[in-house]
Amino acid sequence: MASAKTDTFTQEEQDLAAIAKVLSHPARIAILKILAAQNACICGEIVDILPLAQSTVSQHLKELKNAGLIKGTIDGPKSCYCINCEAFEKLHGVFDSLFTSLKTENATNCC
Amino acid sequence: MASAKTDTFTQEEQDLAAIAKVLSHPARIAILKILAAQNACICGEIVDILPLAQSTVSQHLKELKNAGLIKGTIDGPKSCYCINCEAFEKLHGVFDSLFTSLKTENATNCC
DNA sequence: AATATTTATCGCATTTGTACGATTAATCAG
DNA sequence: CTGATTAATCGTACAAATGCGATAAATATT
Repeated sequence: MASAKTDTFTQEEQDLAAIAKVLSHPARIAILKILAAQNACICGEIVDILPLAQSTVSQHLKELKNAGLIKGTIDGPKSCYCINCEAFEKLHGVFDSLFTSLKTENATNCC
Repeated sequence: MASAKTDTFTQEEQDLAAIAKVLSHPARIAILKILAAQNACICGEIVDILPLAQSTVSQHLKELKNAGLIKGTIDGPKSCYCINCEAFEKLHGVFDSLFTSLKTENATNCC
């Protein structure tokens, strides 16, 4: 075998893909926008807005929280979620450098 | 029914999610990086680098092309792909404004 | 023309994601 | 304490994504 095949993908590639996966569903984008638009945190209000069952919304919230994109606190019988600003500041930088490196125009670009 | 449930998600939410989905696999991130790193376009060379079968790589390339992220031309029996710079310039802006709007710090952020 | 090379596509198996109803657990109101 | 509200979890059904070998189509080489 003289090939240069990698055994796996790099950690950076896996991390980027994992974050993109979290953002790859309209419901999760919508939830993030709702949270960002509200000054205060919301909870079951999201269920009232989105065309999804309560259990499904709860599942999406869990994924967003697991990815660190939102924070959640328990407020009595209710759950309160909000945007994790620090996470998005970091993310912003990560995606910025990804796109910057990808869009570098080469004179030898063949297509 | 007094609820404000939306019937569907907005076009913007769907578009963003669709782009994120294309970026949500390590192999596709890796392919984009390979294409960006090479001055000239490549083709089956990608198969030699990645730990995936030829048919699988071809499938990922197809998705990237369908999404408009890469361009492809036929060069004899070989296929030649390269980054679509204009697409990434546009994407860069889209994600930039998404992250900017999401990370806006609110004083009333509760978590 | 015959053979080799390259890549796209097909068919299939397996895994992962999505959605929902039902249930559970926790808190609140009376 | 009882019943109502809220949200997480469980189980299940279905859809979509992933990966691969086999095959087909196109071009190059001899």
